Amino acid sequence: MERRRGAELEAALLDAAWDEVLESGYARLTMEAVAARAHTGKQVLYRRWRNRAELVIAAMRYRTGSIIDDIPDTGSLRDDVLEVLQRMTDRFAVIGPDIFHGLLSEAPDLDQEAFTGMAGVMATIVKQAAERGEIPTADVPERVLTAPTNLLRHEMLFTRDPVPASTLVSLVDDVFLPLVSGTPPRSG
Amino acid sequence: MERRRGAELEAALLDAAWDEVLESGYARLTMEAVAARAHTGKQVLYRRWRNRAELVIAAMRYRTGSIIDDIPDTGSLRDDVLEVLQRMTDRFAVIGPDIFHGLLSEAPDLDQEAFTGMAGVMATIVKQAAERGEIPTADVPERVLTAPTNLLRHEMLFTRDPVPASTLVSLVDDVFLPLVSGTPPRSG
DNA sequence: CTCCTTAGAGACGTTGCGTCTCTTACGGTT
DNA sequence: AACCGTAAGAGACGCAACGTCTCTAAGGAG
Repeated sequence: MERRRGAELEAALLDAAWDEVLESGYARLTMEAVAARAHTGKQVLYRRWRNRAELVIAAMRYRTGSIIDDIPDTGSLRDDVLEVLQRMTDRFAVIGPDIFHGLLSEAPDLDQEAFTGMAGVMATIVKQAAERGEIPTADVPERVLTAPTNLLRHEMLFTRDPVPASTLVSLVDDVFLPLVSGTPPRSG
Repeated sequence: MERRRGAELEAALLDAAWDEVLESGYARLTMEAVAARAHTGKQVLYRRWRNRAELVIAAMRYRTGSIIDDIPDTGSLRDDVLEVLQRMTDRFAVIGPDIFHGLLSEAPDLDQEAFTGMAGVMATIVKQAAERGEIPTADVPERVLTAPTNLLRHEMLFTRDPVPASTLVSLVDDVFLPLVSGTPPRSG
């Protein structure tokens, strides 16, 4: 019997975990099934990850990579933001709502990283736009900066259906652009 | 042995369920524990609710009531919105993050109601403000209308700590008011 | 007073967790 | 080339909680 080791084995485990997630969903995923699919024992899993949540998070990272790596620079603020939102949507389409929910309930600090990371991406995009003279200033409140991505994340969590492109457009045109372009009147 | 019936028994069951939720959290709540605390058998629970999620939702409704019943009317748009957000925050403080997460993962359509309900509340508040002449028009995009409550809900879901008052103020002053007061410049 | 619903109690089979144990393949060391 | 330690592959195990089922008897309806 060929016995797998190191990176090869690890990859097989993560592949098995992810396939299992896609097939059964997060809620119905069992460690037994993952082990069986990977043709190995449960101990091999528990030697690497302490529980279901950690395993699935690792599998997700392994399969889908990170969004915050490269920042769009199309020359248009509107298109840049739409691009970011589109990438989030695509990623979510792969992951699916129940996995999202399930992970959040068991591993609350997970998305903290991708969460705060998005603020940085948006800040860069806005800075680029300000340098092009597209908007008056890059000095935008954090709350405004994160509004589109946060609202999209909220949308993905609460509606079961895939988020349509029109929602992304609405987020940008009805909420984000009015807040950063021109000088939105302040109340206080 | 006194045997409880009808509303009295139901109330005892829901009380027991909620106390158990507060004590153990949603994830660690067991039907056995609820039954034991209510001094009854599991069958009495399963006769009324099909599973844990349904039971806890019922208990939550029973204990916390609804937010969308009465709509604030302080005479100031800013105060009205802050009041709504404050009520959401208070409610969440009672419920707690893990219950929120747990319920969402098992009963995804739950909050749909409170969710769409908030849009109506905000619409009324904005209409009141427009009639007072506080803002130019009550014709505000749905997306803008729901932005504050959705962003707050997002905040409650992703940060474990209680939401501070400053966040509510920021949501209103940095995002909502700029969008509804004056004529925010449109891009399309 | 009788009857019918259902409360209260707990046994039961099942599932999946996480731990433990055992054998044995493999890669590094001497 | 022989040896040895680590970890793979496999599965048994005890435990917890699920949801179902069964039984007895309380107490309201007639």
